[in-house]
Amino acid sequence: MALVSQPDRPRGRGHKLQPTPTKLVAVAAGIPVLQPTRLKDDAFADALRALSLDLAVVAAYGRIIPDRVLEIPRLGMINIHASLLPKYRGAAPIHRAVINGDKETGVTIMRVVSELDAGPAFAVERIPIGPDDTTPEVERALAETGANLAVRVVGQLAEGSAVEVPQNHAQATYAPKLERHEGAIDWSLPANDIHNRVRGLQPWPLVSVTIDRVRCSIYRTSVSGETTTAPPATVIAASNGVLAVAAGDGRVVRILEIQPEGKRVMSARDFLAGRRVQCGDRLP
RNA sequence: CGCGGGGUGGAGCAGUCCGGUAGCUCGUUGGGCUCAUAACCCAAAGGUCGCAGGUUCAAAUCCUGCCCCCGCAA
Repeated sequence: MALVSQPDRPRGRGHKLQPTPTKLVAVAAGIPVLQPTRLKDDAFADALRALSLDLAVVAAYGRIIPDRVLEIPRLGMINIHASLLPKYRGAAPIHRAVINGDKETGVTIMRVVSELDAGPAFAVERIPIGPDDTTPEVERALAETGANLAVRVVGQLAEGSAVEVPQNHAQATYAPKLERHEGAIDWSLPANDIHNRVRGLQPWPLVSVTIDRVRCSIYRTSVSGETTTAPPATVIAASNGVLAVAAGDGRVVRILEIQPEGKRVMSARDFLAGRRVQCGDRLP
């Protein structure tokens, strides 16, 4: 047995070299760790072959695995993908599901093939997405069910009872990686879309907005039934702990948790205590 | 030695450049008003200004070192 992990990279404040989270677990468990810089290297392929692998399990590795590596384990490779395939193939399935306001998502255990996330499925499990759930919250739930499901499939593969069901490629959709610019707020969108973006674009890039000349990231919002005739981006409420802004469909987005640049995440009440924001202000 | 922001009563902030009375918006407590209130009015309590040195008649403010928090970048 061995763990293949991304190389350690400098990260965090101060640019210190940090081990990957999986490596920490593996080292603590006494499992050997491989951290190839390039999966195409012969040295890496040789090292894998030397392990005489029966099976490889891929989880959030974040790189295309070359065919010649795929072929090495006797039973191939299986992947834990955080969507109901063939929906949301690609890098950001959970984020896209939340941003789109989906009511449910799930995890699929499938075979790794050369085409991205297109391999036949062994098992699927659905989980609901609550109306206010954020991506990290959904991800936590999926990680747990995904791990359990993967273990079950590994068992089935071991005893030869696993069943592969091909995906319906005609219904495939893609969930591209998030980009920074997606965090720019657009108050002309319907309130629910803004709310879904706030939930979905976490923990990065986060929906950002400039209030009282300070750039802020928004962490939590709510959309109530209230409506307004004020134009989008107008501050509707800025007192008693309520910070509310008009959206594009005449409904109102309440900002519940917000983080000014260089500060920590705080409640709307705390934020309003030290800022000059008033009803009627127009946000940029 | 990657770049930058921040630490000031319980919370969020101003004040720091240019040294000289501890300020603002809230919260808390007490009182008042009201049929009533999370609303309004009055009052009070509450602060080693992150820590340690230094300069000075005098330091939140200037100098030096350190600790902690946050963002970017990766």
